[in-house]
Amino acid sequence: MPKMMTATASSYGSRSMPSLHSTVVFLFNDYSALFHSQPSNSKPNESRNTHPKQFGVRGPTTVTNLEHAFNVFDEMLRKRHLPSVFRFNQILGQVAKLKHHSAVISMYNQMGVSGVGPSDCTLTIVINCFCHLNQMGFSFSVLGQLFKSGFEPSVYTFNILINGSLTENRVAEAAEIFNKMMKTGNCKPSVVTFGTLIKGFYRMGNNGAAIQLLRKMEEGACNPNLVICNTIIDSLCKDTLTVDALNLFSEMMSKGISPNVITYTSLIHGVCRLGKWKAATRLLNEMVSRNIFPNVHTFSILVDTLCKEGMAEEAQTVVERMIERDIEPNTVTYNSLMDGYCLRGEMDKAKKVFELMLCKDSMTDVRSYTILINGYCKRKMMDEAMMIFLEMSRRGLVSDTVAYTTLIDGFCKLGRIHDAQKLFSQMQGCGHLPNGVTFGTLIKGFCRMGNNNAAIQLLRKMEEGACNPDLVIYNTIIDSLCKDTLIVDALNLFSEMMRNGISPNVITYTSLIHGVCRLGKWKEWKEATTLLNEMVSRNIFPDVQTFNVFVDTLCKEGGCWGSANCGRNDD
DNA sequence: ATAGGGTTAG
Repeated sequence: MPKMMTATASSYGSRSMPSLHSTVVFLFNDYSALFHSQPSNSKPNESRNTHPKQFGVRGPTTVTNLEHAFNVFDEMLRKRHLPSVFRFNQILGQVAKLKHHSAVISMYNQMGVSGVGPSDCTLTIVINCFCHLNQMGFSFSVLGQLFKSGFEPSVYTFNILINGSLTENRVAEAAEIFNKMMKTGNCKPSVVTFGTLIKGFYRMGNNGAAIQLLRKMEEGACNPNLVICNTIIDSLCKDTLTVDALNLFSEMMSKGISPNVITYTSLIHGVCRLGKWKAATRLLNEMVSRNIFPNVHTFSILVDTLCKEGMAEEAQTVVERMIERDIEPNTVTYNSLMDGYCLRGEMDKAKKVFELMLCKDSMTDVRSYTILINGYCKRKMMDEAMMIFLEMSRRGLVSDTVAYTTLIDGFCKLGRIHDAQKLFSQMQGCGHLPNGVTFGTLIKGFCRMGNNNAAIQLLRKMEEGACNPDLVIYNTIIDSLCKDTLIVDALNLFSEMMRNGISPNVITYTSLIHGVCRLGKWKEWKEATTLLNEMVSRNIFPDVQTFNVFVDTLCKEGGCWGSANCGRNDD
């Protein structure tokens, strides 16, 4: 291991959850002066409006929401002398920033009808919106229009297209654009281009390509900056390659790139995911000693970590300290806290947090409702869960696939498969496509009822749609078939799964081993050990549950270990 | 161009 510039990598290994909590609290006590010295949020729009205005040219209209934007837009179209395209671009750009991408498209279409010719900037905004709507086909046809109108795409345009292509796994197209940029002289890839490619590679799970690109940058193609490093560090952390992330962190500092709050927040999240509380504590202390202050993102991660460890009460004290120090907890922070109470089954406390959020204006979102619904479902309180579900639409929030799936799971676990099916069709009626998890949940519901045929029917229905069954789905059905001692069917599905390019994991093999062991004959016992050898040869290693199956079987069979009976008797 | 929260399997 290369020598570390910081203490972080050496402290990587110890666990002490309560100490993480006390450090967080300690930070508030000892560094309160530092927290107060943080600059308050500047308001660029206000300052812009105070600038002297040129005669006859109004400053850009700032739109606050979609309704406002449409009002301004319609008013512009009604004018006898249509405003210039630049004023339209300002509105479209802001609506795009508010993430109302389809609204931008419809505005663009209206501009066409009213005879407002688009500029290159208009077309780039539209391309970006189609990318966000996962409609790259349209993005590319707008690009064609841009060429036809005699415009040149800018680095922005190319970066947007690369990002969109990678999001849709259209790697070849992204590579083509990148190569075109490398060749043509006037539009060289920028550091943003590299950042986009690196992020795309990580999202596709291609860490090697991302690191390669970083090295290429270092060779002189383009200097990596803090954002590039943050992107890679965060991706490594999400991949639980936290040691690599910490090494890159040291490397980056030795090259004179100073970390910021995003760097530390990613690293803290990374070590927290692995339960390395002591490393998290060190990082927190280290960042503050460098005058880098934890913000609402950082604290939200700490709140979430405490909650996931069952320390919701302690998380609540962190939230209280945040408020005291003017770091306003937001929807994400409260959602984490609420989930923490739900996890402990303390629904009254969870509901209290929820009501607190309702008091503060528009603080709840679909996730808040889903968390509470999930809490009630896990406690088998379906009436309460349904009440929250209905209240969500009363408040004008549209429940999404996850919310529906959560309720479906609740009903399935209580054996109320008809209620689950009703929701399953209802969600589709509302235009929410079931995803893999939804199918998996309902499939598990049928399996639980012993209805393997219905489960397999749903599997086929998934395949007909664009929704490919994943490992979880196959594992669910394989396990269910094994429980019904339908080993041949289970093994057939197992081969089918591998033909579809999905590799088994320890759960798949444990289900199959359990299945053959249940038959309880010597021949099957041999088959079980064959499966065990097979999984190990694939580098899949048995865990506690796998061994439990073997131990259980040996104990029931007696004899296999001679006179020893593992201290357990069935009779 | 970079960081935080909700649903499925032995």
